[in-house]
Amino acid sequence: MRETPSPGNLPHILLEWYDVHAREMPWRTGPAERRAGIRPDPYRIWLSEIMLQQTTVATVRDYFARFVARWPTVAELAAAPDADVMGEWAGLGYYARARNLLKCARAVVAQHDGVFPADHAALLALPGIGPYTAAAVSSIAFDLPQTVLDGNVERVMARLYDIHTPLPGAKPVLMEKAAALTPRDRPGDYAQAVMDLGATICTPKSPACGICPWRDPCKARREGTAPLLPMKTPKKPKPVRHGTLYLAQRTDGAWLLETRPDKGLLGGMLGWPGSDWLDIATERPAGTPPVTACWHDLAGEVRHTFTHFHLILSVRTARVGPEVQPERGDFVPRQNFRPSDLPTVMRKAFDLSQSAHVAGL
DNA sequence: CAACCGTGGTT
DNA sequence: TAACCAAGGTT
Repeated sequence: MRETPSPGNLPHILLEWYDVHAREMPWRTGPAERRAGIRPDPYRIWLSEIMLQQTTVATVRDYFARFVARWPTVAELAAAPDADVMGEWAGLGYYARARNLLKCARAVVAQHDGVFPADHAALLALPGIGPYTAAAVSSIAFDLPQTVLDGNVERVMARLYDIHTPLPGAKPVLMEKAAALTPRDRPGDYAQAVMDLGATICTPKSPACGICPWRDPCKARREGTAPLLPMKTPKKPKPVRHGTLYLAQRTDGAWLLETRPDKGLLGGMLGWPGSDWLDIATERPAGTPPVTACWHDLAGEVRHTFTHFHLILSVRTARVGPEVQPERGDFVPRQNFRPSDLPTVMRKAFDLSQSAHVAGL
């Protein structure tokens, strides 16, 4: 008769559940394969974990397939031109991940002879690898007993122990609970099992407590508080910003684009030149056109929401002759321009211009 | 340490 | 429709 569950055989119970219910993923070595002696490729585990940061498995699948097809090893990725990697990452978001992905690949080649380190501290020292990813690679790829603490594990621990302290303040306590459960046996499978549990059973809303392998020891289920946990500190409202983009096409079909600075929003990505994006709605920021031309306002607007603000953009288009010298950006020949290389907000602007063009405007 | 940093799916 | 959410990291 105890109020809160003790570690006991909880990990074992979860591993038995995982043996039956493990989700299929292209980068994953399932429990049966592991038992057969098959080990995961650390490069693939690392790549998938970077992509999975704040991103769903369903979204990552196609990007992962394209990356490993194009760059099968860390050495090949390290040798890739920056623009190729940023273009392949376009649409996935959080573009600092792509810049750090390249930095990390090159560091693994330069500092570790092209072989990923297994040690948590060594992984943590690499660009783009934080506490979670270091633990994930160390445990999943190398089967070392490291504790992963992601959003899933936070939720599962908050419920299992009925912890009402709001995030992110509760992180140290949740880490303590998660670490106490991490087993020496099969730590790699266990790490994936807790996250699978959070993703499929112990979900944020309407958790399927009735079929949960930890339903008996779960304190929040006993208390009826599971759907309310974990508590979170309220988020700030998002302001609305406004701006203007300039889409210029040369008569030979080339498009005027610029590579954005490495720092800040959409850093390192291709985009249309434009104004600053400001919090004023009365007079839309127009900035300065990147090239002298007869600019036309497109009907409609681009709406997009980033992590911390909403954005409404006006779009202006122009056709320019072959002799013009732009003040900003460079002309990208038609055959080198792929809309899929653009981050989503820039692709929306392109789509708007094309639909207007087709409509004969 | 709080702010910054994308996007698409779900409710 | 708006808020919430996802295998977080960096500054």
